[in-house]
Parts: sequence; structure tokens; C-alpha cells
Amino acid sequence: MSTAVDIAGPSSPDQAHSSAKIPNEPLRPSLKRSSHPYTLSHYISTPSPAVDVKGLIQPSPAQEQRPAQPSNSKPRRAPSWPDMWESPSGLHLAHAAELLMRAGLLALTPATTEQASLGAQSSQPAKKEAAEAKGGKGDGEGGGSGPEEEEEDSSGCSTDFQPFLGAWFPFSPALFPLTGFQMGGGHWRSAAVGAEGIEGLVAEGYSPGSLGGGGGGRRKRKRCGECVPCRRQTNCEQCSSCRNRKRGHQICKYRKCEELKRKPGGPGFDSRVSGFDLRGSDFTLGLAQERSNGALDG
DNA sequence: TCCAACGTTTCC
DNA sequence: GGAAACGTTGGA
Repeated sequence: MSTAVDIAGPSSPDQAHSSAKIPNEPLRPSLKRSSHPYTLSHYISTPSPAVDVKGLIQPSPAQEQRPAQPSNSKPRRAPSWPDMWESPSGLHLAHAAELLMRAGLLALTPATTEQASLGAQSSQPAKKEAAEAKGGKGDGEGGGSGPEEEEEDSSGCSTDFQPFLGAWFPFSPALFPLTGFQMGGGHWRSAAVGAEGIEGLVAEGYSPGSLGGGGGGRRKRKRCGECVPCRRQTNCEQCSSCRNRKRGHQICKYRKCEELKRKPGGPGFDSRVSGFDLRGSDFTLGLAQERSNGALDG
């Protein structure tokens, strides 16, 4: 949950008074919701006898032989594919995908990137149609809160994740914890998966370069809008950033987004993995568990 | 075009 | 490693 933000931030002279100005609005429902029984950390920390993931999936020799990744790589280096896939989170996401495939939830997907992109493109219009048929809420601002999103999230998650798990899954979900991306954190439009998904990442500040691709252009990430600093509405006018605004070009230190403080791929992101609210993956994991239980039972 | 602020580089 | 300075991006 995003409530995991460090609310014990710096106590500026202004903090107390300005925290009163922080809108005490509730977290959006999508962040509060946890409709499935298990979190990702549950799967990581407590192997479930009901779904023995490791028993289902044989680790590849490469994974078995792979030594622990030294964390001395430079923060700016975007995680390579193998890095992400074999990271703790990525590995479990791979497990989740495997579980889904075995449980019949996941349609097998094109192996080539070309096919993958085709699949992603074709999945999007289909999804749009489905959304429109559902009630004409086709526009992209579905990322907002509301009962509709609630419904979509709880009932349509598996379908939402099919493009992820197919063409896009190897990319995006593994990327989320590593980049600090928050699903439901305001950057993501829930209906935007597939081709729009990757565009979303790029558009929201994840440059092709930071995504591991070429390009090298640097894009600005956006504030999450939900952490305590983001909720502050006033500058302290006392910190160095405020006093040095003209030359510093920096937002007030006490308003600096917690997410932006973390460097993509940096250690701060590592720590996020355990506490990361990977709702989608958790949900699919839960689904996979239910399905596989049923499937295994007959 | 201006401005806020993110990202990178440089300095200490 | 943190702060300052500056380039740059993105929105109004």
C-alpha cells in the first residue's frame, strides 16, 4: 500500500503547521483495496503448502547457478531483462505467470516481440470494446477512483493482466517494483494496458533509456501525488531549495515526492520490493492459487 | 513564452 | 554523500 510512505519525514519548522494543510483525503479505493488473501510478500516469505510454487516450477539451471546479484551496479543503470526477471520480484512474477498458464488462466502468448506487440495491439481494441460494451466508459481517465474502477479491478483483473502476462507481463510488472512504480498510484490508468501500457510508462516519465531500451532521452518522472510530501501544499520557504529557488530549480525539500527521491534501480527500490503492493500480481497469484487448487484437485 | 521542478553534473 | 548549480523537460 502506499500508506507505507515514510510519514515520519523531516520535521521542519513548517512541518507541523503545513501538515495541517495537507488534505486529509482518504487514499483512493484502489489503494486501500485488498480483495485477495495473499500479498506478494506472503509468497516470498511463506511458501504456501497449498500452492507450492517452487514445486510447480522448476528453476532453470541459469537461475539455479546465478549468484546473488551484487548491488554495486551504478544506480543509473537500467535493470536489464535478466536482472528484472531473476530478481526476487521478477522471479515470483514469473512464477505467477507460470501458475496462471498452468491454471489455464493465461493464454499462451507470442514468443517473438513482433508477435507480442501484435498481441498487445490487438488486445487493446478488444479491451476497449469490452469496456464500451460494459457501460460506455471507454475514455482513458478510468484511472480515477470510483465504483467502476472498483468493479473493474476486482472482476476484470485477470483479463486486464492477460496482456501483461502475455505480451507485456514480462516487461511491466517486473518493472514496477524496480522503478518504484505504483499501480493505482496515479500514474497508471487501470484500463491502460497493452500497447497503451508501455506508452503510459514512457509518457509518465520512464524514458526508453530508463526502461532498458535505447534512446537515452531523459524524461521527467512525475510526483506520485499521494505521499506526504506531495500532499503538502505550501513551501516551507526556509529550506535551501526554497531559499535558493531561482538557482536551485528545486521544489521545497519538504514537498519533494518520496518516489522521486528514489532513484530507479537504486537501493531504495530494492527495499520496496518486499513492501510493494503489487495488487495486480497478488490478485493474479490469488486467482492462480484458487484455480490451481481446483485444477489440481480435478 | 514562462515557470515549476526533475535530472545530471560539479563542488565541497 | 550531500548540497548547489545548471540544463532540460513538460505543463500552463
